[in-house]
Amino acid sequence: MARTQALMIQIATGDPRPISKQIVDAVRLKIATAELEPGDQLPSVRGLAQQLTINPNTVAKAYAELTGEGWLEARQGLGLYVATPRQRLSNAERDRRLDEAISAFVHEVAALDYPPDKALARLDRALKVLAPRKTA
Amino acid sequence: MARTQALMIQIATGDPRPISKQIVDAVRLKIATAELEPGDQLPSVRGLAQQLTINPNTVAKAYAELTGEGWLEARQGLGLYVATPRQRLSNAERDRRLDEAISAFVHEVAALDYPPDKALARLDRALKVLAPRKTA
DNA sequence: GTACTGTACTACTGCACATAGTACACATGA
DNA sequence: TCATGTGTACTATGTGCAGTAGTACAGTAC
Repeated sequence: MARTQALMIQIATGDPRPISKQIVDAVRLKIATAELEPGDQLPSVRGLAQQLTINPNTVAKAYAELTGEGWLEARQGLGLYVATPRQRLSNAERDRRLDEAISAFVHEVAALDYPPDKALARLDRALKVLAPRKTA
Repeated sequence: MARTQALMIQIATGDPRPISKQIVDAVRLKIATAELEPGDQLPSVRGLAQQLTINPNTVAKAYAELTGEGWLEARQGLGLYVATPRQRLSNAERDRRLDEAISAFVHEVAALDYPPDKALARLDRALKVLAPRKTA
């Protein structure tokens, strides 16, 4: 269902992540959860910047990263649209980055001295929001 | 088994994490995996700095964080030792930080478009290195 | 005393991030 | 044609953090 999205994004000042990364994560998650679908149009660079009261350059940077990764595609003079799914990274690169994410999570669980089985159970539930995507 | 540890730590220049955080993570993980046990002595600030060819201040900063979190205890003029396990954070704080870690992991899995069930399986195996600790 | 330990400062450099402002090419519609 | 809105590119500036460098002080052991 191609349509223009209001794209409700929350920017948290307390969030340790850079603003641009917060936007990137939010958009990617909305695509992964099928809240945004291929063909949907995103808010303009200047529009989203005004909505979030941040600098347009920051939004442009986030959009550029998403475009480079293949999540969005730009149509000059028109706007940005959610791209059709495709394989963006090699399997080796995906495995390597997942290893990093796993390592970071294990470190955090160790730091918190959190029971591993309980942490795993909570993560299991959290992963359920991700909708299966068919990759072209 | 209280003993002095050589503490083989690898500092990766390509690692996006700050050096001090790499040290903190490494020491915490060694304690979590029981490679370091309560009473074990750690290398001196200057000694480890020389071994890793980094600034002593960076090591001191890492040690200070570990001491503040309760993983180590300092004995003035003597050195730093692995502390006996104790509850360091409130349950609410632990839950909050685990939520953050879970959120970060879910974001990464979504970014990689990685099959959630496979990611969970790999994480399950990775968590097995953590030894159960009795918290005082 | 000497030689270790941890700890506490200040100063400086480099880098990432966000902001600010400007400019250009393209598409649309009046 | 012209105005408007779109993405994109570029330079400049300020801020905060990480890391380095150097110095100093207090406690412990021999």
